[in-house]
Amino acid sequence: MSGKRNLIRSGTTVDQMVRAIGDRIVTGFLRPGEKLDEASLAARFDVSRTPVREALGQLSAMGLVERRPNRGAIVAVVTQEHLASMFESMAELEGICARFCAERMTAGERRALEVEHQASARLVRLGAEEDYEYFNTEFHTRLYRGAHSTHISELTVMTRSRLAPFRRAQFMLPGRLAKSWQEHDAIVTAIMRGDGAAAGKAARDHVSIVSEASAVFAAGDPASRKADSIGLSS
Amino acid sequence: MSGKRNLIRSGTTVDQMVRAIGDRIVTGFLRPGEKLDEASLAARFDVSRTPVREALGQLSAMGLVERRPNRGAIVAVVTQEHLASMFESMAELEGICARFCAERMTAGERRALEVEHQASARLVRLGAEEDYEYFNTEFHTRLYRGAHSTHISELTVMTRSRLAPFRRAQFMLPGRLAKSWQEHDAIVTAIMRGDGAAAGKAARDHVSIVSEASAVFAAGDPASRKADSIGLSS
DNA sequence: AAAGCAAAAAGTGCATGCAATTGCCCGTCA
DNA sequence: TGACGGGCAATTGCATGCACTTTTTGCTTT
Repeated sequence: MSGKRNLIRSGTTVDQMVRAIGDRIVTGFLRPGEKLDEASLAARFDVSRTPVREALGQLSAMGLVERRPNRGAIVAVVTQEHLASMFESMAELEGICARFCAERMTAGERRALEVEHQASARLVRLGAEEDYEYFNTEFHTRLYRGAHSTHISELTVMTRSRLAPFRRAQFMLPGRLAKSWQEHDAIVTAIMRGDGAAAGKAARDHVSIVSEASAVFAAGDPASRKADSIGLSS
Repeated sequence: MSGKRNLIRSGTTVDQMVRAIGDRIVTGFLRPGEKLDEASLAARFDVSRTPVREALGQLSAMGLVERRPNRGAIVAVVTQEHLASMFESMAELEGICARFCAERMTAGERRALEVEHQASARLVRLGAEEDYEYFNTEFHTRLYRGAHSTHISELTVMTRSRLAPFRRAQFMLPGRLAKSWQEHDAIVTAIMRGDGAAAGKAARDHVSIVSEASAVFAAGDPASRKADSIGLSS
């Protein structure tokens, strides 16, 4: 082939492709419904079609892309109904994580959670959306890990990535930052008290609110919006 | 290549391979830790290595197999800790499904559940383990579907398959059939009453008991038990 | 002008081949 | 005897090629 790949190879080529394509989906660069052409992707990342195919297969197993036999792959497009079901699941999963956190987090984990959470108040005052978004991810990851249940964490993280494309605009709603912080506060407080039930409920409510915000967004931005192929082509 | 595949092709070859290999793992024909050699599998199913590789990739994404770069794939071997975590998740997931069932099942679904459940009492009296096992699967599937939440169903089904290899011997314990039926009865009764909380608890308890039985089994049958390669070789 | 059809173009699915990596065997040396 | 290492066999990882399916295009027919 033409040029060798001299990128930093973290894992195998396939793994890189899974991450590369997965990222573009999760970050919204590739939009639901968009066609994923094997040859274009292969050219775009300078590999042959084989690893691209394998990556698409794995992403399909993860639910991020949809494969239609002999008809190519597209970024998974979910119905409103399925979307609602995913948010619902997410609420339950986060609820479970929060409950487990309240019951199981070590003293160190509790302290770290609290400290980070308090520190983030500053970001809210500053209205630093970008930074808050980063913190927000950290916060939730902390909850998943704090549950001390690898499988629940896996399920939650997976569901979270599948929802990511639809959750993009949530922080663009006015006052969302402060609201989010307060919801986090309720979760943290309950966890610090060791009150599993309350922590669970707070986490479920938190997701539900995000869900509603996203539903509005998703409704106004139907996936049917045809985006063109993945760049490069030009 | 030598002979063409004249099996009934449900989907693509890769899909078949995923099912074929996945089944063998789930049913325990391939045991945790067992090596999955690409060439052997390809020969065994009379396909080239490519679809086998893709299938292994997808199974890996599903968590059923473990892939070590350049070092082949093995049937996923889980630590006792991870196993416990999966059963714990399973209990929570089934609990959620049962709760949703209590709240959302249609009249028809409730009736069907009840009828089937009552019919299965006969299998218990007869001690028909095989048939009861089949019914048992049906019963749980009914719960997953009755939750009317596609995503929760997906997560639950997926977790269930990952646990399947470790749950096989549960019905060999004496008196297990009757016990299982009673547990099912508690779930059904709560669902019929529309009592979500009770249904959830009953389902969680049901899984927990299975979990304990399986843990005993798994402990006495460590995954380290080396099984030889997948037949064919002879 | 619209509908139908045929042939070409595009794109997917799988097989095969070759390079690269790993594991193993055996000889060498301390 | 045991540790080290060089070469060989086995196996994985990826690229390429060809067959087959779907889609598109452009012609024909009414």
